[in-house]
Amino acid sequence: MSGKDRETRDRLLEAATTLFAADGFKTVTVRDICQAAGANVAAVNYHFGDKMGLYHDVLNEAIEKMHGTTEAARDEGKGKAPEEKLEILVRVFIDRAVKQGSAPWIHQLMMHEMAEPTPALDLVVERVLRPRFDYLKEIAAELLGCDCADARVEKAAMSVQSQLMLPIKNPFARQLMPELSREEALDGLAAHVVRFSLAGICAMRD
Amino acid sequence: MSGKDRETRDRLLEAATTLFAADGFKTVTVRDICQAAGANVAAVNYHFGDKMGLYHDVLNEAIEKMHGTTEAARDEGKGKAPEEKLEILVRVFIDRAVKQGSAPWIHQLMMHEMAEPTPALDLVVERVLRPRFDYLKEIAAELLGCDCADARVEKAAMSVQSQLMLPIKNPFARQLMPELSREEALDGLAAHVVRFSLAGICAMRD
Amino acid sequence: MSGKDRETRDRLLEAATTLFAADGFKTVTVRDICQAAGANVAAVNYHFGDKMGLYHDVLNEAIEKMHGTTEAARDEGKGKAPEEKLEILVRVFIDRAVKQGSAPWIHQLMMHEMAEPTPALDLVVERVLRPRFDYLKEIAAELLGCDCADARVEKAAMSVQSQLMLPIKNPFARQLMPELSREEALDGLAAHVVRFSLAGICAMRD
Amino acid sequence: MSGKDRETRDRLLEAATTLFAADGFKTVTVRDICQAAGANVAAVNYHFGDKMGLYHDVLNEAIEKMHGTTEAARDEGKGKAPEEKLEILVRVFIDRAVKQGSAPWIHQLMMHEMAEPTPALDLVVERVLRPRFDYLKEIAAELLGCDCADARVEKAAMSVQSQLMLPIKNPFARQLMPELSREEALDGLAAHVVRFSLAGICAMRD
DNA sequence: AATGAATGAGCCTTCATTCAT
DNA sequence: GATGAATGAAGGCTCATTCAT
Repeated sequence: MSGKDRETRDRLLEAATTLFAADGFKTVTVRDICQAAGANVAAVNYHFGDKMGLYHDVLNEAIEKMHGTTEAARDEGKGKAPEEKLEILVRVFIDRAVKQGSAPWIHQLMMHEMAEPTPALDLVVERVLRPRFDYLKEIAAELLGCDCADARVEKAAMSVQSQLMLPIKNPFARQLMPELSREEALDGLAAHVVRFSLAGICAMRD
Repeated sequence: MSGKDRETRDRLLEAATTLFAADGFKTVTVRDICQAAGANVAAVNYHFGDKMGLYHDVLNEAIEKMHGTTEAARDEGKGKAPEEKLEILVRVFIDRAVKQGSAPWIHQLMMHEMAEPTPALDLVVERVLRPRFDYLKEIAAELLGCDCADARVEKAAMSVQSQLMLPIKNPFARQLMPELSREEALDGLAAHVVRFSLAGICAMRD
Repeated sequence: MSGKDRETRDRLLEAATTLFAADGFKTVTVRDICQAAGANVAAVNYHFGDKMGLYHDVLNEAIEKMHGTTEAARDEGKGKAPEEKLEILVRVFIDRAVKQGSAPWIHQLMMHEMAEPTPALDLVVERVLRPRFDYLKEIAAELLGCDCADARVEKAAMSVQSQLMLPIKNPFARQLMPELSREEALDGLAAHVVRFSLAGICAMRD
Repeated sequence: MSGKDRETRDRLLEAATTLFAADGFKTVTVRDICQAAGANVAAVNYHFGDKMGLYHDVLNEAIEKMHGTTEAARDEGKGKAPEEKLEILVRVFIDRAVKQGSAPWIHQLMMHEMAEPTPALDLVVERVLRPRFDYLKEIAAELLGCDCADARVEKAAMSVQSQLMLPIKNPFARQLMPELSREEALDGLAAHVVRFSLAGICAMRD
């Protein structure tokens, strides 16, 4: 009974994730998703209410994964020096959210939300981006030896966040920096972002 | 006659620019554009062949403006120290492509292209992003005292480019960093990116 | 087992009656009914074959009740003067088919059949309306002192029938004659119809 | 330019009128209408916004015709005895709204509204039914020699109204009173309703 | 040259119904 | 016997585009 259901529902979820990540909410049609999942046109309505309901579920799954990411980085870095904390955060993020075999589509979903926000935008910001951004601010404050409310902290966090979000898995990057976009270059990229950012933040001290 | 014709064409181009920048190619309808331009439903097809033709023209106009931007920064920086060159490039970019009263929609158009590429993507990359990226690489090479082919150069350019593209005029930034998203904060943001990036690049020397 | 089975069947019948009466065959969905009855989506098809089968059963129940109504009035009026017969028929009809606590939905079902006939229309006419109409014709013939085949008889019956069907429990009446649509006004309405009709029929004598 | 438009628009209006009158708003599909009008599926949306917009226009046309009906009867009866006024109203109504070659569909549309009200119900009541009902009340008050606010007036008006609405052009009537439903019987029916109702109202005097 | 009407493909959704268990 | 999942036909509507003038 629920066995077959789970399967269809999951197949829909999986197909939708791939397609939404690739082309965005508006571009992907319910028919595309159902065909990719080997299900009937009405299956989306049955299992998720409507297209937006399916999108919500896809997004929520991504959100859960990403939320865990920040928590994991925070745990692993606990008690360590801020330099190490930053290194850990960047590495965990790259490992979980960018590398193949993990969930690179999360990233793509967020890029779509950024360009063409849906009503689900708030969810993404509050549950994924804000926690990570807050943690980045904590690290930056520690590095700068100042309060989180200091104006420099937000700028520092922004600079790191930018390097994590933009250059990865998007058509611009692939075309502009084919070397850096190779899967094998990811670890090197992470190391660079850490070193670059640490130096950048230190320069904000005076 | 051709006078009024040109007027209509221009109004269409203007309306399309605003709308495409705000909501992306797919979301905006031909009817929206024609209505905003006070033109007939068939006007787009008449003047531009089809919707994509209009989009191409809009993009081309943006591209010309942005292309000039990099050239202007290059000219202004000619013969100066690489630190100054970077400062000039960032400032010119912010002034021309982000600040209100200039052409902030260029930036938004590119964000849309990044999330949901159209066949016009190549144009944007080759004529706008690549020149700027190449110039960034030249500056970085100069700062690092190495050849442009050095692996570090591309990473350095990427880090700067990221900070220029992501944190500005998008809903994520507006929600995550309301302070930095204020129009008045742009100059401070530019200064920060320059200082942060210079320190980051210098740290790559050893 | 068959005990619970019957219960479900009855709940479906009851829910369907209410909903069909309120909104008509086409408007009500199988899901609405099943939900209202706390039953499975497939329950209607299981118990009644299809939606129309359920409607048929609902209608049949209504028909049985209405058929009894005319019979009861006929019995009660047996041997009495035609004026009394008419008074009894009207009163019994109002009591059984219109007043709250009885079965006002029968009336509503018929109004729906009249506006948007289903294949079940014949059933309603032959088993409910025709008997009552025939009895009305008998009474009218008696009052007119003529044969049932007399052309006047049908017109007289029609005039009474109209006053029984139209002014009750429909949105037009509720909006046009709010006073007369109140539950408490029903007895007064019945008395009026009787007096008005008797006078009307008598006037047809010459 | 507007010549062909008018034609298509009018064809749609005509087809929709026929179909809505026959089967009701919900049953009729936009595709049915467009096919009957020899137009494209999108034509309804283009000319009327949506299905409900088309229905509104159909109803409005019916309403205009019916509104004029009451006014015409009122004019023709001006200064005459109430008995004559009633006779005129009934005759004009039958001529304009029931007889073939006039607009029998108006009647059918109203029956549908009664059974399954749409948001357009108010329009029908206020612009068509209420004026006629009010005029009927005036006539009844005159006949009874009392004020319009008298409780008897509303009942009298209801009895007449019922006989005008129910027995005509509906499947019940056709099946129950085939004789009276014949086109040739309409004048006789009108005469009967007048005589029957006058007697009925007079009987309410004491 | 330029328009407003008309087109038809395609989208999301809903529905009564059937299927597998 | 009874259920919840799955189906596919169809519905209203939107859109970029084309046509007739």
